[in-house]
Amino acid sequence: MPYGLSANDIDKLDQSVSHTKLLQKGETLYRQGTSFKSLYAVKSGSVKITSLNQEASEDVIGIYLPGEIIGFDGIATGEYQCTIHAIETSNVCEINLSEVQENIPGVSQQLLKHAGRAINHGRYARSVAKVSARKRIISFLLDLSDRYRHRGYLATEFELYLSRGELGNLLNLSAETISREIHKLEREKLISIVNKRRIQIKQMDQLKEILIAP
Amino acid sequence: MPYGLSANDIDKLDQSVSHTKLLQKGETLYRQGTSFKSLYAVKSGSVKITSLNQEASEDVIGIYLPGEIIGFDGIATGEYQCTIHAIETSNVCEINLSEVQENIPGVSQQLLKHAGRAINHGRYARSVAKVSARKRIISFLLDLSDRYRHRGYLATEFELYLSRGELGNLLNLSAETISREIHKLEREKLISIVNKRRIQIKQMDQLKEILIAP
DNA sequence: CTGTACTCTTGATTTACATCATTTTTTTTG
DNA sequence: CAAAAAAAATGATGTAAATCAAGAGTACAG
Repeated sequence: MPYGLSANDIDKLDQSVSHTKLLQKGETLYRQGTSFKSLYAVKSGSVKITSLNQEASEDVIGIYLPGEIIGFDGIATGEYQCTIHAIETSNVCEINLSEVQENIPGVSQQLLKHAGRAINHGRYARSVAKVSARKRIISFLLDLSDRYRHRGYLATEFELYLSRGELGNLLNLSAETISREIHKLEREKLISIVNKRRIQIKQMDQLKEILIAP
Repeated sequence: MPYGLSANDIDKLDQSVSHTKLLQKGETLYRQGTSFKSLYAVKSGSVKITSLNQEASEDVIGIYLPGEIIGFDGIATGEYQCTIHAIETSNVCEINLSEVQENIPGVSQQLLKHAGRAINHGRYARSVAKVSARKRIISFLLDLSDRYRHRGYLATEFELYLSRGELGNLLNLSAETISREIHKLEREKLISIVNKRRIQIKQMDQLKEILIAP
């Protein structure tokens, strides 16, 4: 749980590199897609964090309370991945990361970036929970493929390493459903399976289309 | 998605404050509950990240590939919240955070801690997706209550700010299910509702018990 | 105020997936 | 290489929550 900074911590931030902003109910702190500028600590009030899903409707990600820090969603890519609205009159305290970063060695900048990525991936994992079993499995496979590709590995064939049961646990589905859906994908010639645990992506584009289709 | 460090980045880490560890398939890098020691970058192979849920069975959180960094789960509390197993022979590169931290000003240490918390909260949010509508709602209410309490606010009465629809979106439930379940909790005198959007927790202990019950 | 539009509630029906039950296949091991 | 154990496949059945539908309360705009 994202608990808080102590009042003391916030004071320290205040002294260092920040200033305060007043938000009226309904006002926006930052919007998804705009370029990353700062982290913010909520000083008073509450804000709502939302994200446009690909059907272009808003998913509610959560609400943040005083002492909690928002903005990590923008660190990894340099663009905010979410939108922040005040749901009551609120004060936020700006943490200008670029100023902070001047005093941070490169390694820990990288770490913060990674933390930001992990946070975004968590949001993604949650959004996957909203869709059908079929889409969840495809999502998982394409996510893996993408990560392999990004590292210079083969994106179209890879080891699963997980049993049907573990995969089900990961995707909140039963082992039976995983088995059935994977076989269905194979019958449809969208993927093929080698030795139960090895996946070949046969129709990457079609798989992607299934994900964006209603 | 938790993408990777570039090979270059890993080299930099190597030079600074790290050394490499070889893990055979099935070996454990760290266990849930043990005290935080380092972050690790996966250099080769793949590892599985799992977490014991309160029924004491293992939830699979995900797998990590080369270039990705693990261990953020231990930063916030000082205790790892997950367990890492190698699922094939793997090399990991230790990032001794305490050494890195000597060069980091206090503010950014705090930020990293917050990032760690956000990551853990994401895991928690995902685990909530596995339980019944009733438990999901109770979980949400108790999480909010806890966060208010932690900040010195009243833990037993607070504003929801979200509509039934938004709450449903947040918890992956329909607005109708939210309405029904909240009313049921009120009829059972576990909570009471003021003006639709304001919650009073009446039976904190009983609510907690419902969460741990099968 | 008074019409218009959300939000919430409540009931009836449907459905996607879980669960249960077997069988088949694969892996492990003595 | 058998025997035992674990994992996977597959069919039958059950169910929690979604969806559909309709009415009641509440907000708010002209």
